[in-house]
Amino acid sequence: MLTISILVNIPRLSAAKENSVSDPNDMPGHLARRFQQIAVAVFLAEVEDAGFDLTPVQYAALATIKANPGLDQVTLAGLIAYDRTTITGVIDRLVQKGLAERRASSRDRRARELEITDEGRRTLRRITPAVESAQRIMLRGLSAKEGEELMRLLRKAIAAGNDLSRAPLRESQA
Amino acid sequence: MLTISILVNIPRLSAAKENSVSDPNDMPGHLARRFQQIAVAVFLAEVEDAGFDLTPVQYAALATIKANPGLDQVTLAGLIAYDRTTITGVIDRLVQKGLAERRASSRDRRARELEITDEGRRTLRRITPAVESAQRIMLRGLSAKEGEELMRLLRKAIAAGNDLSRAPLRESQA
DNA sequence: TACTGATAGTCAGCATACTGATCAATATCC
DNA sequence: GGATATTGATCAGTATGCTGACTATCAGTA
Repeated sequence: MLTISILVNIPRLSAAKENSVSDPNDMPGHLARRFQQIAVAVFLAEVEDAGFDLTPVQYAALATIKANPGLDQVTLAGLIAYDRTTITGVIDRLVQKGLAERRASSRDRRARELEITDEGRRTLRRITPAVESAQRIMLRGLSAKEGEELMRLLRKAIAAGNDLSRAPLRESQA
Repeated sequence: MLTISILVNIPRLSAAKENSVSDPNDMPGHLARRFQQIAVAVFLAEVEDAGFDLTPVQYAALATIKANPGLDQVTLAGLIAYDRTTITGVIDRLVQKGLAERRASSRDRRARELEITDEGRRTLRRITPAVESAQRIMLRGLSAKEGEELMRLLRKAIAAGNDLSRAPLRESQA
């Protein structure tokens, strides 16, 4: 008896799906955010399980510094498509953790040359399995072929939209 | 003549691509971040061009409040897969802009019931073309079929990884 | 009814990310 | 050579997002 009135008062929370012309939850933008949210969580969990404390950006920056010793911050930002103002803080933390060094450039006194330290190299080497495991986990709902196709489509969409964000990818000029 | 020595001194910035076993720039996690970065930039640009000041989260929250009047913050967070601590700030700003209201719940004194205001409703209605335009733009590099396939794969990967982030999607219980 | 556990919301703290500004140094142009 | 523009780095300010903790409240139970 009481049960009836209670049931009647429950708001119909699924109304969005039926009423809205376009469900915000099914828009490309929302799917992009959600997938990235999961990707970051998986990355951090795998890396922490391996005994390290490194964020996705920090990993990308460190790997890029190792591959391009002595590069400056703007170039680094372009190579991994981050805003240069974000990179400032990321490098701060890599330096503070002893994984990278920031030196004044002799050629351009405005610029800082970035180097990876021995500990940074060691960290990078030992963290790789966790990073690769994370990539597998975030695609675990897809077959190998579907995973490849997802990556192909993302690459294509990203290439077409590269200049739409403040921090586009800048290919190296070598 | 001078040209020769200059060319020789240019660092080989593309070394990453050839040396690394796995290019960080081509990992699923990086592609996810990059696509989302573009999606957010496009959303904000389109919305601003239309004369509004609303972020993607704010839009999603407002649309969900409109579709589910009187819902509480935890339920809202679950419906759009955001952490409840993030939602606190988002609602703060929606309230401050006069687009939503936060009322004490009569049934549960811990909870806040959320309502959209008339101005919120008006904003939502007038902003819709910009939001939809943004979704098209972020997929502009893909054919219609490819866009559909990308969304299908994202949905599938997200469904499989739903519980891997702190803020999983919680379907309504209606 | 008192105890225990769970839940709604908030907060402090941290790390992305962005906009827009500033400063120092370099490039460019007349 | 000197004015002008550009560039590398940083900073202030704002908004996501997260972790972990805390308070107030509610729910279930002994």
